[in-house]
Amino acid sequence: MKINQRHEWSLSTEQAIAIQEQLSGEVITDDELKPNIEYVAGVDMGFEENGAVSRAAVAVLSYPDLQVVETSIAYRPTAFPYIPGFLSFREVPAVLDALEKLQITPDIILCDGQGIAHPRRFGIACHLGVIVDIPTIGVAKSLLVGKHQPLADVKGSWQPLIYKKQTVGAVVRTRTGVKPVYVSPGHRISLPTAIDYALCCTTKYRLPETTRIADRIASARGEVSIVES
DNA sequence: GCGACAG
DNA sequence: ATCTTGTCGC
Repeated sequence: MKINQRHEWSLSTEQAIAIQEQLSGEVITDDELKPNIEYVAGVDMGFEENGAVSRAAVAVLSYPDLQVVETSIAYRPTAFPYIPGFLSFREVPAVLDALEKLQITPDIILCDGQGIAHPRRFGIACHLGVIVDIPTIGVAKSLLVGKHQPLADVKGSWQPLIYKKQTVGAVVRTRTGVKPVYVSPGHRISLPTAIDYALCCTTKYRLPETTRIADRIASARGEVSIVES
């Protein structure tokens, strides 16, 4: 797919904040999805050479049957450190490289990290979504900001995630008895719909299949194929 | 000033 | 994220 860059990536944190504040004004948290969703994608990031090289893997699955239809991997020098609140500046460049290689344009992208559940309402899912102009959902494994009420242990239960008196996402139990995930709108999607897709893309494990498949193909890079068991 | 802090 | 085996528990 074709990607239109919106800004430079070699930035100071001050410049990064300015970009977050500017682009956050473009985030849409209403449903602006295609009438019928055919493809959902997941991204996985990894680092090599002691963090000097970033690796992004994308998996595109059919929806709702969740079968892998395309994958891609991209590598590039890591140009930004990991700083809570600025994850997108470290990971998005390589993700864009991987997305650019795709033949299929995903209808929704599930990201590893927060959407609007962010100090400036502009987590990695928002940043990626605004740049590629595709609906995105943030599905994080841990909390960045916000508080919530106790969550029931049953799969499918959720509680709103509140930050500064506002609902910025939800804590969602994707598997009974397992640690919950944090779901928030990235771009062009509402919270209820984001929760819905996050759950529909999650079958047997805590994380969405999209993310898990991307992780699987990334780890299998350059290795001799092994018979599954 | 003192903690908290996605991956 | 990454370094890493076996082990505790449902």
